[in-house]
Amino acid sequence: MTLSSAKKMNLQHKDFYSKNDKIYVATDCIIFGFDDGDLKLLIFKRKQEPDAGIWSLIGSFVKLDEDVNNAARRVLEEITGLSELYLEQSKTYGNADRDPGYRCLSVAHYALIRIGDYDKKLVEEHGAYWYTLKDLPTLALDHNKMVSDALAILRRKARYEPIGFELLPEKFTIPQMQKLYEAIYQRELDPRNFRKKLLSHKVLIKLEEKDKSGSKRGAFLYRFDSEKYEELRESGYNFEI
Amino acid sequence: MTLSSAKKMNLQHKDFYSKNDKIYVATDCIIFGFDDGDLKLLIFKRKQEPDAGIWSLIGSFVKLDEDVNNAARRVLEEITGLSELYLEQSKTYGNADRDPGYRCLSVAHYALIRIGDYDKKLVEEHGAYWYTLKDLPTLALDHNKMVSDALAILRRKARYEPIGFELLPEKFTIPQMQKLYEAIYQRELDPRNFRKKLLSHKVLIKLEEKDKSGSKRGAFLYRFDSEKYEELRESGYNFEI
DNA sequence: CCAAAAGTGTTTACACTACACCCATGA
DNA sequence: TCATGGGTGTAGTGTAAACACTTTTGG
Repeated sequence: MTLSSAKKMNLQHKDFYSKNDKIYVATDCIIFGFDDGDLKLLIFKRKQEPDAGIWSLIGSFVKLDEDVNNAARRVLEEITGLSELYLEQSKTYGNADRDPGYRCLSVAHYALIRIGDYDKKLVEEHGAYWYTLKDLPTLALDHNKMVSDALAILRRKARYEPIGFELLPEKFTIPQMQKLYEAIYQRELDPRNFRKKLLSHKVLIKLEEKDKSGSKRGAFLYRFDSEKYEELRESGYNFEI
Repeated sequence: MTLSSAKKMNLQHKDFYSKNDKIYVATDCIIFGFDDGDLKLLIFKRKQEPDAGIWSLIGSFVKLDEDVNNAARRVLEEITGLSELYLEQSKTYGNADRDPGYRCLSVAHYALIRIGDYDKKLVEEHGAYWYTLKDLPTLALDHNKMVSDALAILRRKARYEPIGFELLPEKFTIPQMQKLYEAIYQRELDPRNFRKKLLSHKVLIKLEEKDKSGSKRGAFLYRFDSEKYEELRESGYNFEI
């Protein structure tokens, strides 16, 4: 422990637990992005032994004076340059033998980020790469399991909470959103039904502009009305798609 | 670290992470039970300083050579004498200042147990007590938050998985099950609709016997057909109530 | 015989599904 | 002008919700 850590924690007092074991605590981040019709994952080449050079999630040890979720935020900011992003704890991996490097517990977090909305230089400096989920390589340690668990959580969540907006640009079209959901659930959806249900929640603001990147005709852009959504949510409304 | 710990982990090799901080890791158990129409929680008087004597969840430190989920099982068995029970990880609490005793992370687990199905002596020896959820006292550290988080998870889960059976005796009546769901959701349910939906899954076996404790007429007892449920589940069926 | 809980069916509204065609535009 | 994706409406079906009375039996 560093001196500054001790000061921040105000650890003048006794360590009441000193007869027990201490363990390394890490956090690993499952970073989802969406681009080009595909759900992607940001991974990089592990620098730390053991398994250095292997594709891996991005993670870090938790410092003695650091909240676990802040450790995850720190990692994400270091890599992407983004300080405000959607981040949730997913699950904790605590088997004694999960890390051959030493006993180390990992509190996994998953993040949703808009691809292109981050500092590309930072990402490149870290040897990071956006992999399409479908052809993800074998990752270090138990990271593949972390990804599949997080994906299951994402799927469940996407059904009941408007997290899709975290993965699309601020202005997006209905067909884009549909493609996102199709990527998350790996199945096709009916465009009429999808549009109907999405708009039925009345939390989208239709803009004048069109996005012509997807077709000659162009599709109207929308914005998510987060104030209205918060209102609805507080009065017991349940987003569902 | 004890010698036996070192042997079990086979830690002949280098500690690759030695320049990082280590942290105490604990697990705390949110133990739900159901009795007398009420959802209850098993808590006890904390023995460890700080906060010794305060009502608290049951927990323990995780040993260096111990899986986190096994630590939770160990705690539950020590208290209740039950080795086989429904146990799930709920959430990890990792704020730097959450425990004034020292930096300590807690991986919370929740368990569902049938009240009366455990060794009462063991429980009494530990100064434990079944508290009705509604009038739960203030608990040590962040344990009240742990309880409310776990309750939220339980509610979500009860809707889509047949966890009700974990909280009732092996033989139970439909009205008992309804009371359980009413306790979980804190609202009244229509007995006709509830019965219809519950039986529609075809995973209950109606017995000849009646339970007369609840009324003069008596209610038929049922058993959960877990083999059939597993079959259904494997072929993609989704329990929902 | 009566209080108290168990058990039973039907109707209604709403939400989900399936499904096919026209529109706008750039090349 | 045509190829491409955007956008629209409706009928049918199944599921959830609302709702009231009869049955049983111990006291």
